Amino acid sequence: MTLTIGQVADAAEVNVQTIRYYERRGLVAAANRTEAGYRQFGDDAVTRLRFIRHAQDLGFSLKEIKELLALRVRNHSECGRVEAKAREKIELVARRIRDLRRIKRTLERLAASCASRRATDECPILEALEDDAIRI
Amino acid sequence: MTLTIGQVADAAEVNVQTIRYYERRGLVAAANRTEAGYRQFGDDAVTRLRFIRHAQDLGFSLKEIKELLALRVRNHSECGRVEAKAREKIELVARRIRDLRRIKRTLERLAASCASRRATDECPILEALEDDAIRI
DNA sequence: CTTGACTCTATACCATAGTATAGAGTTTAG
DNA sequence: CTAAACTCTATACTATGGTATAGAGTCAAG
Repeated sequence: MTLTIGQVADAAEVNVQTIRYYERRGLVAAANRTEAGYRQFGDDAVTRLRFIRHAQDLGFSLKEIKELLALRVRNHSECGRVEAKAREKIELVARRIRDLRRIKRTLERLAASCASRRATDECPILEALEDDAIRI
Repeated sequence: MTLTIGQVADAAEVNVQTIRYYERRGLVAAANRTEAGYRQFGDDAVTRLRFIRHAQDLGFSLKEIKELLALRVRNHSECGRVEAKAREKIELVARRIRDLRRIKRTLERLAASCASRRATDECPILEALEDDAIRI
């Protein structure tokens, strides 16, 4: 029960070119070929594509996903190292959340400064952005 | 009191090529030239580069920064529209924070599932990522 | 048995925000 | 006056994650 690249693409809801691209990047195993050179996939290819999408949704890059997959192949899943990568990503996400919160506060402060401006003043947001004292 | 591109780059701590790139993209006014074709900048160029950096730090793309700058030029700062753009960005940042929090929770759940795994089990993180039921 | 749909490779292209390089000309310090 | 440092334009290249296209070959349905 083999699938063509188009059938896999439909099942996983990705582009045909994207599958070839993933194959080139080593995220999807190079499929067997028919005599005419057509790729022949199994169901596992669809599972793999789903894995990639879910990992992307969690903030992993294709490079990182490749590393995660390598941990599975080597030694029947080195779970501890997978967990470590997950925890690294958690730290990164936490940092990014903190950064965005600071950014949000600064933007709110700037937006509020517009309200207290007199009609003849320059735009306080634009003024503030020019100044190194802005400290985001 | 004119500055060469190199002096502006040093003062604003950006690359010389970056200034030329911004000029091409219309973020920095095309400078006057000497007879030999060298750009001549004023202090305002340094201020402008600082503006760009601060706005980038707040999450504005170069395209958006160009729009902000256009609001200044036209009609001596259309402050209301600047404020509107700031509030749009605040909304975007807030959404992004919510997304990242969901991602963080999912990652934490996955990492925790490693702790409760028995030695013979497959890595629960890798298993979960294959499953559409993951719901990030 | 032809036509349309599909697949193949290779290459180019999109956005984003730059950086690097080549090859030529200019300016400045010793 | 020469050599180093700087500037000029134009083009290519980086990373990221794909998408689009050209030109050729293959497969399936009517």
